[in-house]
Amino acid sequence: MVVTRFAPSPTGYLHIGGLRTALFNWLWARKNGGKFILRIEDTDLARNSEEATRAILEAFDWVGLDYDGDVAYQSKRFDIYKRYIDKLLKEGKAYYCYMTKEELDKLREEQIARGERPRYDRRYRDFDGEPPSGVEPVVRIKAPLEGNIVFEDGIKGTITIHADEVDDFIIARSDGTPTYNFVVAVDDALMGVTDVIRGDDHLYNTPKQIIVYRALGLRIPRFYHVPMILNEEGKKLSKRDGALDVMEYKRMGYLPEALLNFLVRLGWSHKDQEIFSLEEMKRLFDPHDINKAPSSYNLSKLDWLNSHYIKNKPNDELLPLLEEFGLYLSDHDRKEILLDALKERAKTLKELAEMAQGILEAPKEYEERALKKVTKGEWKEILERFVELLTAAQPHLPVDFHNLIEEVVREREIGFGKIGQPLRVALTGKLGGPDLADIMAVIGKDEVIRRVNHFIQLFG
RNA sequence: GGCCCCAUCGUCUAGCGGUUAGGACACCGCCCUUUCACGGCGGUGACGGGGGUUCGAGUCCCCCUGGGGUCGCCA
Repeated sequence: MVVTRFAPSPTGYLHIGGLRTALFNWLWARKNGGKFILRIEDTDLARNSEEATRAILEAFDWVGLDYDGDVAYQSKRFDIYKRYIDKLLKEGKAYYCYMTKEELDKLREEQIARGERPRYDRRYRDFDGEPPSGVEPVVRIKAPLEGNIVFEDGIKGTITIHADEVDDFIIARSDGTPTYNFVVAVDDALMGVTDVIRGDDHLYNTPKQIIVYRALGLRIPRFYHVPMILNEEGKKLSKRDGALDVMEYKRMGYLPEALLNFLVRLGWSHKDQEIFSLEEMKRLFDPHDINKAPSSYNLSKLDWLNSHYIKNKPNDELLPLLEEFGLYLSDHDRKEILLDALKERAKTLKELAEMAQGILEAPKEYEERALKKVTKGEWKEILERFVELLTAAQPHLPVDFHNLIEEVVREREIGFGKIGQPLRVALTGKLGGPDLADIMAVIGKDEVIRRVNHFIQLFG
């Protein structure tokens, strides 16, 4: 049985790196028919916010990741942690430290001034005198004084940390609340977590957690430390980089399957394959195949993936998604033609909605470059003849409109472009876009006539 | 700065001692085409540097350089 977990702290929105970590854990659990736990790390009462938790859940919901059981909140498990802390205290594996924050800060300053690494000096480790009054003590765990802490990382291999790199870290604050490295170990053990896949910024936490596991006699899980995602300049991701919030991608018109596909390929690969459905990921993913080097993201690949998934999405699934971008097409009897023509061209849903709007609505303005190119030669007579033919006809399908254009082309012995370009600008105000016949079939005969006549009136 | 981790095209990556170093995105051509896209075809482009080991190193070892992480009563 494989049990994985995603354990964010509720300090803000779910960002892209967090989602990748969640995805890796989710995939590994699902692949093995195991369990995936969502646990909110909110032991620091001063910092957590319910809103942040909601944001994480919302993002999970959007991309379609689920979790087993209820969301676990560490803030509701304080009594459990308390029992384990008392146990360590009683067994002499942890101790009260009466050093104040001020004293600690001073010590650190002095150490830094002396060019030493700042660390607690273990002054209360074997203290048995009279504790100073008026100081609420913290609880510190006794870390080994010598030797190495060695563990096997599923991605990076054997990691060795010298004991003197790990000091007697705090497991309970002076207000009695437990701290991160302690509760993580306790919860992972209690919840039966077998595989911990997390960012490698946690690498140095692992020896600390191993100390807790050992002190408590708990089973140590397997660790996989995933290299960080860097920004496009190869630097560490920061809020200045813009869209880090997962939900921001939704607002920009990205499909969750594209985002997930993009993320899974950041650090993980399977031969030369680029496109992975969720099912394929589930079948093929293995944390051992994760790259050891950090990776930078480049959004143009996300664009490519997104356009791929848009192209392959059935129209009836696109419809409700497009409504979020103000495009209501459900009742439009030519929606299939419109969507088929547009999904080939759009990188995002937002773009698709805008392009549709640009066809459905008569142009408010005409691109200058387009006008210049098109209002030349016989354009006016050509368009007038087209309107004449159109008025007398009863076109419905794209092919009907196409035939009408062809008739003008034959009659006047001109190239298709001679009528196509002016017509296109008259209809949309632009030089580029979907097939003219499709556009006309979508807006219908009357609207075509209206737009062309208006165009002739304006510039003729 | 100490400690830990890492290093193949601009980017994501394949490679697991013998390859013309492969794929994808982006970019540039050509084709398709009424246009813009899509699509097809082709192209530019990488093993950071130096030492070893070996008949033979992108692949193994060491050093350098560069990058990242971490050093909280945050997680």
